[in-house]
Order: sequence, then C-alpha cells, then structure tokens
Amino acid sequence: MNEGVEWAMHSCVNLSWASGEAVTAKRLAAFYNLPTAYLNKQLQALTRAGILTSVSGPKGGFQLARDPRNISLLDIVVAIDGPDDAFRCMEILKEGPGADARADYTKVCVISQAMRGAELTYRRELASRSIADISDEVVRLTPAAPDNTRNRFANLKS
Amino acid sequence: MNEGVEWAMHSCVNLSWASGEAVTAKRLAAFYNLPTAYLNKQLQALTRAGILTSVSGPKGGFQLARDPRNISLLDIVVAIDGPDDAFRCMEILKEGPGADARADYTKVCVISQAMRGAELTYRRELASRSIADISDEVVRLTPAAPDNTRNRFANLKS
DNA sequence: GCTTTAATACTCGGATAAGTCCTGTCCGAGTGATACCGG
DNA sequence: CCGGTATCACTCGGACAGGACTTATCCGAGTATTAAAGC
Repeated sequence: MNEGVEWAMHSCVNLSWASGEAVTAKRLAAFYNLPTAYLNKQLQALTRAGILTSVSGPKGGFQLARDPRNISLLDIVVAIDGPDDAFRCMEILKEGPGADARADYTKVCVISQAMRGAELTYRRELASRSIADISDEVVRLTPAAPDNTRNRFANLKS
Repeated sequence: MNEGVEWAMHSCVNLSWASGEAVTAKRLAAFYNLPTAYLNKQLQALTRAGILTSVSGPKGGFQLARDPRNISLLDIVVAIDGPDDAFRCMEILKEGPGADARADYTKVCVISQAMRGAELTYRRELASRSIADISDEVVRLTPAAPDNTRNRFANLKS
C-alpha cells in the first residue's frame, strides 16, 4: 500500500483541528518533517476525491471539504491508493480446459469469491471508522492534542 | 498484491486432486498457459514455506506437504506476498512535536491501530478458508472437476 | 487623502526524473531412469 | 541371462535482465496582497 496513505490520514486529523482555516501543504509537511512537494501530491489526490478543498495564492491552503464524521478511512485509502482491490482476479480459468469464454470468472471462480469476501470485510471495517472517530479517540488519550496542533500551526507562520 | 498468489492458489487446488502424485511445474503451468519458469518461482516459495514438498529429477515435481484441510488461503498469501501488512506504520509521529522517542507508535498511534484492526479481520477471514474448503465448493458446483484435472495431467504426459 | 493599477510574493497543480519492487527468463546442480558392457 | 556402471534426460533451484509502479522533485498558472502612482 502507498505510504502516502499514512501521511494523508494524519494530515486529515490535523486539518480537523484547524478550526476551519486553510492550512498550506508546507505547514502540514513541517509537522512531521515530510517532503513538502510529495505531500502536496497526496493532498491533490484528496482534493480530486472531494475530501479536501484547496485555495491557491496567499492565505491559501487545504481544508476538509465536509464534516470529519463523513470522511471514512476507506475514503482516504481509495483516494490515495486507488479503488482496485489488492487481489485482482486475472481469470486464469479462461485459459484452462472447459473454459466458458462468455463467463465472468471474477464472479464464478470460487477463489476469487473468497478473496473478494475477505477484502469486503476489510473495507467494511475501514468504512466504519471516520476521521472524527480517530480524532475523538486521540482527544480521549491526549486532551491537549488539538490545541497543541493549532499552536504549532500558528508558530509556523514565519 | 503479487499476481503469483492467484496462480499458487489454483495450483494448490489442482494438486489436492492429483491423488498424491508429484506434478511438475511444467504441467501445472500448461494448465492455464502460464510462464513455466515464473510459476516455478512461486512454487519454490510455497516449498520454502512448508506448504509443498519438491522432488528433483525424473518422476519429480511438487505435491502438497500436508492435508489440504490444514492449508489456509492466508498461508499461501503469506508465502508468496510476504508476512508484512499492506499498511506499514512508519511512525511519523516520532517526527512530530512532543514525540516520545522510546514509545512504539505502531501500537500507540490510533490510526495504526485502526488499520491493523482492519487487516486483522482480513487475515482472519483468509485463515478460516482452507484449500479443502475451496475444493469442496468447486466439487459441489462441478463434480467432474477433480477427474478432469487428473485426466488433463495424464494427457500432458507427452 | 482616496482610488486605481501594476508589480509581487505566495500557493496549488501538473509535468518530469530516480529508485524500488514485481514480472519474466535463463542456466547450473542434483537425481532417477536407461542403455550398454562385462561376466 | 544377470549385475554393474556410465551416460543421459529431466527436474528443481537460484542467479540474472526488463518493465511497471511508487517515490521524489521541479517549474509554471493563478490569486490575494501590497505598494505606488495619479486624481
């Protein structure tokens, strides 16, 4: 899986604490010493997916496009890593004996079904967790986290 | 995910129908018009993982190392694709403010926990399905499948 | 002093290289069968 | 005819290239600010 997924998730949580203000890619990158341009690329992907909104120019930056409660971890994975399943059925049964050329082996093949079933539970799990859930849990463990984040963003104004 | 996983799974099912006889990589590859040498590479990985046993020389080939009921889909995925999770926590929190250098953020980070939890359900699902289960299901849908496979292996003797 | 305007600095956005892993191929080590030779 | 032996064909096993995707970087398009000039 793409490493940018981790960056994107942490950035989204931080953005959820930014009190609605736009935050530049540079500041989000400085938070964890990440390469600015590359993080920017991930944020672009999130923007294309409708998770973030972007504003150019001075006073510009990124902010969440909707309520953190409506942004699931799966949304981020799909935006960064693509919509394809990890296991792609290549329908090798079509090359085997007694193959039916007009059958859709991605649905008929028992192995494909089993793998799809497993990935479905995986995706369901990720879809059930939102950025707001993550934020709430972090706040429960470290109540000062949002304030610390806002202060750090403010101190990076220079 | 590695494409060889699909090949390995189908090959294991076919091997479970080979009535204990060793089958060469060449015949297993001919079954689906796969590149022989590359499939051989995957079968080597299965052998290293203890899923298959290999015999060199004439009359050689591969066979299942244990009862198909004790070979799970997860075993094959791990053997081919490696034991690492798709999502690897790089502990970027260690670069953030207020980081604790001696903390294990793969366990502390809430995001890492959520991702690990999702992958755990995924792996649990795969671990609960064995090659024997797949075989049984295929036989239920196509009772002649094992005989067809054996016949095809015999016809490829040339 | 106020308005208009042009320059400016800063940001996102996409196009462009470097590195790493997956995919595919090849040849050598080892082994069992086979054919030949000698008794 | 039978046993031993050397050859041989066949298989796995690991080492070796090619390609695709991820990672990383750079420069251009667009915009709000800012400063200056004109009225």
